Amino acid sequence: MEKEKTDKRDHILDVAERVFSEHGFDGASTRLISGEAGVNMAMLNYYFGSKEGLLLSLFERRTSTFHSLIQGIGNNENMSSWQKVSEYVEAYINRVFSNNCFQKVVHQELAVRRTGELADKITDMIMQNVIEFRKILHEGIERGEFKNDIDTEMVVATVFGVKAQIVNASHISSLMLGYDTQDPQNMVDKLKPRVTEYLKKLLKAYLLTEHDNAK
Amino acid sequence: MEKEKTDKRDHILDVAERVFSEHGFDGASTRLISGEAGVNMAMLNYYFGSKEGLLLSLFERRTSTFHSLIQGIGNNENMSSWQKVSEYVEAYINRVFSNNCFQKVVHQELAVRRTGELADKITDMIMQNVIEFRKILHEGIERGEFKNDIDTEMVVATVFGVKAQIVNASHISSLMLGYDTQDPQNMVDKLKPRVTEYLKKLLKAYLLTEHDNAK
DNA sequence: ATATATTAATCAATCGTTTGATTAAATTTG
DNA sequence: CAAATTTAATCAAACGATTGATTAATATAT
Repeated sequence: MEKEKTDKRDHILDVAERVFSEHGFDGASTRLISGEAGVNMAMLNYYFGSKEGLLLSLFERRTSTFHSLIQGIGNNENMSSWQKVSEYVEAYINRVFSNNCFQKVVHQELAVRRTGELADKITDMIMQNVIEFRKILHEGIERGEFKNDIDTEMVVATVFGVKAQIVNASHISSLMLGYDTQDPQNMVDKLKPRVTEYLKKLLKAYLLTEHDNAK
Repeated sequence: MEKEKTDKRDHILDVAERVFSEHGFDGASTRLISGEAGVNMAMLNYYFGSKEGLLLSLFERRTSTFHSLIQGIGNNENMSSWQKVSEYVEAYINRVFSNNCFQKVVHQELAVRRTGELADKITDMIMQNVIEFRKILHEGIERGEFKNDIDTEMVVATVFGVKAQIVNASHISSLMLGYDTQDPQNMVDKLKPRVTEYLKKLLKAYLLTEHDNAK
């Protein structure tokens, strides 16, 4: 009967992640979270100290196994800059689709004015991603592989923005695309490959020099 | 001394728009809103019935003078499809930058699961925009002006997404771009022209056929 | 038996909303 | 026009409900 060896603490984090993503931090009460998780309300404070502590723990769990993922791509010596961009997009979309509840929470926290430890943590997390991606783009310019008048910051914003529009505003994207973009089956079979392919084509058209592009 | 002829009701809406955009709907208390607006708390319910009614009134004010703006571009007979896209981007970015507080509120409401009249209103508002833009893109494909393998829905998501990433996640964009993207001066002088120019170049590279592109 | 985990009950604070009274403005009446 | 009456606007105070958090007691496990 030991169906799960996952800690109860982890179970709470899973549920909290989903509830936060659906109602937002302020909209999700501790009673709702504990109720959905099937645990006593006091357990939240027992494990995480406070509601904000719960949100903080939620972030720490995800960010712990994240850095090395992207880091490796940029430092690879045997790849062209375009290959790096392509790999980066692939890895980024992969990560987004593998835990989209967490992505929604991040997205919501970015949209409101917050201060404190958590806000700094989120900022750091995003900015490391930004810097790493931008480095690849600058390298591509120096190598002459990319056009030299590209707006690197905007390119970064494009990848993040398209992802946010599709994954985070799921109600709209479902109507736009004609199927439930929240359904896990659709996400893997239809949405994920479509977004990945589109982003690659889009960036290829914008980034590459005419010479490379015509090949 | 008649500095403002704006109704007090309108003043409350202005303040509420800002406070909602900063704290989110659930995070903004009626006490905070009424306090910032310098009016008694009961005035909110007197004018708008409820907190949700306030949010609703806020949306109705903005959507009333919105439809005709975009509508005219798509139906213009004397413009090429690319000109239409270009004009659309210009008009869209213009609108976004002219009332970015409202845009933030919309953005936040899209990110949480809500039901009821307001949710439907927001969905309608966005989808009308989506449909109108998509129509232009399809027309461009039929005319042979655009590539025939472009992903029209993703193109729409790109324009919306880039805007959201820059305007709504202002904390990140400020760090990325190196200046305060909330400062009205910067918005008009730097941010707005930069986003507009970038989106045009990006879409031009992706949409146009090689023939048109090489001109 | 000691430490850890879990519970029901309760806390003060804050939430959105309502109330009843008061003032200002507009309308009706004489 | 002036007095009387109605309507609209505004306020301080309080409402019940819900919030996040804490307690003290109990159960479980080592």
